Amino acid sequence: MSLPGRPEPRHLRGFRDLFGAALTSRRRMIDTLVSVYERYGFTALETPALEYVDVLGKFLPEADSPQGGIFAFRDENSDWVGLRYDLTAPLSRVIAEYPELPRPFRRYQVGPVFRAEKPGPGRYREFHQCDFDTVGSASPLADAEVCGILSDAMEALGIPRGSYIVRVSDRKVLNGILERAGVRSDDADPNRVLTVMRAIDKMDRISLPGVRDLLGAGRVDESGDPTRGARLTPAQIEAIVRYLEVSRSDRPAHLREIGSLVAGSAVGEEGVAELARIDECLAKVGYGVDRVVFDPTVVRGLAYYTGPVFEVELTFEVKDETGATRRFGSVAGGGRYDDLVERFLGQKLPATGGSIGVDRLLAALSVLAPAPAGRMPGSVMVLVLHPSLAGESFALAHELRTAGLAAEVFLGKGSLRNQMKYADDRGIRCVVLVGEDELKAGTVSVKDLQLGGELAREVQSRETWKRERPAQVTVPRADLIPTLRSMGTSSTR
RNA sequence: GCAGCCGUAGCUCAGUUGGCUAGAGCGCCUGACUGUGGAUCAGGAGGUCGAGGGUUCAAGUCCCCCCGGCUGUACCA
Repeated sequence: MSLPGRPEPRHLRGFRDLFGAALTSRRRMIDTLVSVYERYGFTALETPALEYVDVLGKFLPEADSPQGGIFAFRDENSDWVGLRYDLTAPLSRVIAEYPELPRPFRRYQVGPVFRAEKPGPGRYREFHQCDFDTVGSASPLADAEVCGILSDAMEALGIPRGSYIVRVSDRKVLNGILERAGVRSDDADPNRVLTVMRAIDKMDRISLPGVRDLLGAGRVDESGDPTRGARLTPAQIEAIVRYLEVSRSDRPAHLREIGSLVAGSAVGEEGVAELARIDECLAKVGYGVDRVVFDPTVVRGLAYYTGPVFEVELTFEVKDETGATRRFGSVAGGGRYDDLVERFLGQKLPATGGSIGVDRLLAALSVLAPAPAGRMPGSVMVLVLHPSLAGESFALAHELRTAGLAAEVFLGKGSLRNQMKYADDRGIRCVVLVGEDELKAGTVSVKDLQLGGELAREVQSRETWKRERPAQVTVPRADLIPTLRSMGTSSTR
C-alpha cells in the first residue's frame, strides 16, 4: 500500500497504538492500584525493560539461544539480551544485586512486559502489569496480605463485592494429594505431575468430565486436536477428583476436608497449615468468602510457585458482539515463590506477591461501566474568526489557562464552520468566539458544544438552526470565565 | 505449534455459471450557507480487488504458494 522505496506505515502484530482516552483511563487505574499498594507500605521500583536473557532465566538447559516466548537479540558484545516477560524476574535480579536492601523488601512496580506469543482477544504482546511483592518473608501473614490487597484493589477500582472473587489454593496441598495417591513422574512419563496440574488448571474451560479425560487417556477437542492424558489409574483419578470437589463455600470446612485428604503426607499437612493461618488472618479482619475463597482448581503458572497461589476472577458475565455470553475470567494472580532468587544467591529466599493485568482488567471494566460518551470535561477552544484577530484569541486562551481552565487556541486553518467541526470532532466542551462584533462591543460569544449537540436534535430547518444559535450566549468579556464555569468546564481534562 | 474460516475504497460489505472503464452505505473533501459543529441537497476525491506465480482469448472470480487476519486448541515463565 505504499509507494516503491517508501516504508509502509504499519505496526507489529500484537502491539498497539493507544490514544487519549484509553491512556487516560489506564493511568487512572494505575493510580488507583498504586494508592492501594502504598497504603500497605510498598515502595516504588523501576527497572529496565531490557535484561540479559540468563537473568530472565530463559535459557534452555543445553541450548545457547533463548527459549521461545521472549523477544531477544544479541547486543554489541554478542550477549543475548531480551525484553522482560514479567516483573518478577527483574525483581529477583534486584534482590540479588543489592544485598544491602532491607529485608523483607516490599516493592510495587508498574510497567510494560513483552511476550512473543500468539495474540488473542484482549491478549497483546506488550501489556502492562502492576505487581507487588514481599521478598524475604516466609510468614503466612504476607500471603494473607496478598489476598487482602487483591481484594482491596478490585473494590478500589469500583468492582462491587460479588462481582469478583479471590481464589486461593496451595501447591503443597496438591503435592500432598498427589503423594498420597501415588502420582509421580517417572521414566514412563517424566512430565506426569506437570500434565496433572495442567489438567486441573483447565477446570474452568472443560469442566470436570474433561479434566477426568485429561487425567486418564486424554481427550480430543471439537477441532479434532488430541491432547495426551496423564494416564493415571482410576483410583488415582478418583483421589484427585475428590480433592477438586471439596467444598468451597466455607473456608474452615474446606480446611477440614482437605486436611483429611492429605493426612499422613508431611508436605500436604504443611500446606493445610499455611492455608489455615491465611484463613485465620483474613477472618480476623473480616474478609469472608464473599471476597476470598479456597478453591483447589487454582494451579497457576505451573512452574515456580511453591506454596499458596492466588487468582482473581471477575464473576460477572457479558454479552459480546455476537450476543454470546462470555466471562472475563482471571484478571490478576500471584503466589509464593520461595526458590526464585535461589539461582542468583544459591540459597532460598521466601517471597510472595501478586500481579494485576492492567490492560485485561481495563477491557473488562469498560464493559461493566462503559465510558460515558461525553466530551472531555472542561475543555475550551478559542476560535479564530479572522487572521488579524489571531493574537486576540491567543491572548484569550492564555487568560483562561491562567484562570485554571484547559484552553487552547485554534491552530489550524479553515472557515469558522471548519473550526466548529474540528472542535466538535475533538470532543471540546466549549468554544469561545471573538470576532469584530464582539471586539467592538467588548463582549465574547461562548457556545456549549455538548448542549448544542443535544438541542440540535430538535431543530429541523436550517433557518431556525442559524437564527437561534442554540446553547450560545454573548456576554461581557469580564463575564467570560464565570460563564464557562457555569457551563460545566472545570480545571482538569 | 496444529486445525478450520477469511483477505475487494479510511470503515462495513456487494460483486451472478470467469466477460466492457470494479459498486453501495457510512466516513472524508467542496459548495448551497458572506461569522457557527447537527439536518437536507448537489458535486468530488479515494481501489495495480493482500503479494507472487499459473490456467485462459479473458481472472476480483479457478489452481498453487507465500503473507496477513479471525476462531478453536496446545503452550504460557
